[in-house]
Amino acid sequence: MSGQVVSPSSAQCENCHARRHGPCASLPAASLARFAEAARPVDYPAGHCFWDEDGRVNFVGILKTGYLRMLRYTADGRRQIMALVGPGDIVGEGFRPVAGYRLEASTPATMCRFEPAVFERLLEREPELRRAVCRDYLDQLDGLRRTTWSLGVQSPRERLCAFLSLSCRTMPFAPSPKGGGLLTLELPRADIADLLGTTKETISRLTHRLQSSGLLRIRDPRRFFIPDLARLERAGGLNPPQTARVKAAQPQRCEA
Amino acid sequence: MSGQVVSPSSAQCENCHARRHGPCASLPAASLARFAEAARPVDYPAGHCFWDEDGRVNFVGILKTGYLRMLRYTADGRRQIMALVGPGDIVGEGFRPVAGYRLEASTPATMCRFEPAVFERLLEREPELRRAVCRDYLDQLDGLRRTTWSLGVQSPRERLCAFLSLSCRTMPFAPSPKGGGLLTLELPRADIADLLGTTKETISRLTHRLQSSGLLRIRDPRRFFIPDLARLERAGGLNPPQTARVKAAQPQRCEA
DNA sequence: CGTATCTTTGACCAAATTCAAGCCACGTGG
DNA sequence: CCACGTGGCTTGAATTTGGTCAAAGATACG
Repeated sequence: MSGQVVSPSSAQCENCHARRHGPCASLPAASLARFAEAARPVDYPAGHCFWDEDGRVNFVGILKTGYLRMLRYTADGRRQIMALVGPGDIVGEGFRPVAGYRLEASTPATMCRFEPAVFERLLEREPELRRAVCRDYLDQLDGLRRTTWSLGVQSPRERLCAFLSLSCRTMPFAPSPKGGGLLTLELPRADIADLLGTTKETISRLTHRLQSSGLLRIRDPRRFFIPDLARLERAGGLNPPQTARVKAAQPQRCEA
Repeated sequence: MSGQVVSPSSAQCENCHARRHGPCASLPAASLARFAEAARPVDYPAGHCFWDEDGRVNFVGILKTGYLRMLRYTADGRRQIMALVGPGDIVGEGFRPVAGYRLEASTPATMCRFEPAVFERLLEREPELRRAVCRDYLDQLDGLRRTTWSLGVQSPRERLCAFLSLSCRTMPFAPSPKGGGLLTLELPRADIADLLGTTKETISRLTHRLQSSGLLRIRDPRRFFIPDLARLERAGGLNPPQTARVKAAQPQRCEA
């Protein structure tokens, strides 16, 4: 097995990135201590493959740092990243074999890793953990619905704006005193492209076009200064303004 | 409230479409009886809206017949159908408010409907039902991952082929004695288009092109004869052949 | 028989992909 | 220290695809 054990110690949870959301954020202190006790921290290099299309998953983990990509290839080698996994997220489908996708490290990553039997035992004892796992499913559903919608109806430009806006919440973002902030994109262009269902050339052209329309300033290839986050969100079709919808058959009033 | 009550009676589960999968398929007989007892069958017309983007869901149900669309609009009225709900599927997010999408009847539909309190009580008492609900989440995840992938990397032609192949399992399909079968698509063209992230014009052109390449024969706008299902699946990028992938950085071997 | 709805077809256009080449930062080794 | 190769990003030109718009068939329904 690749990926080397860093330290078998217990709770260095204090300033772990994973504390910001997910199980590590919602577990009460005592549970968290027991949880950390069972965790084995492990390092992985960028590009590390956790499992492939027909792989069995033999562990559960909480990602501490870095980003993983959940992806799938077509027969002729095109690939689509279906979701990113970030710090605090649960890794491992939990309780059934993985269906048709692979999981790889997009950046160097570190993870608190659990043997499946251990994790299952924890699940039985910690109701709060059970709830966190269930919430995780629902969060994944929400995320995938958003992605599906985005890929289906949005232009690459809108998708990129939406992605960047959301990244300001999930990736390193240093707010600047006079509004806006500096976003550090940890993913390579190719991954952004495959996540947004387009090509790296288009991503490159689009970022430069966004720069000329003043939506961002390119500091260097992986750092963008965002002067006005709300404007970027609007360009990404998020926070839809309260204006009525038009076109096609007007959607009916709902029953509720 | 629109949607009229049909009959307050209990178990007419015998030849209900919903028995084929989902909770109604997996519940043991005794549980199913109690389940049916609590259900209130209701009819809905095509186009009925169950909830909109910021709606609270005040019921849970099992769809008996028909198809529902889970969709979301952009500010300027383009819409994307993120998933279809078919017979046997659970309707209603269950335990938290719905986030940013609406649910409408794509065709006339009938549903076994439960008051949320009643359903919750059943959940406590029937472990099998709990498991079914959890399985439902994971099935939805799998479905959305497939859709995401499809929208991201496949051409409209591939998406249509994949959709048609899958429809042969989920929609009325009369197998013919000498292979193949007759598929009845219950959705209007516009819904197919919005599900596949394209336009009804493209769907129309594609079906006719698929006809000339012999992948299907158009009986009438909503009935296609599929002479060779396996070939259609291949055209849809499903059942990927075991050929190696090419192009770009070869994916690495996984750790398992 | 006329209207409304859904589907099909055609012509045109804009946008994004592809292919190809250039640029830049980085690390290696002479 | 500099030449060289590599990988990631950018830029340009040609091509193709699929969307838009407009109009014509079809079908169901009153």
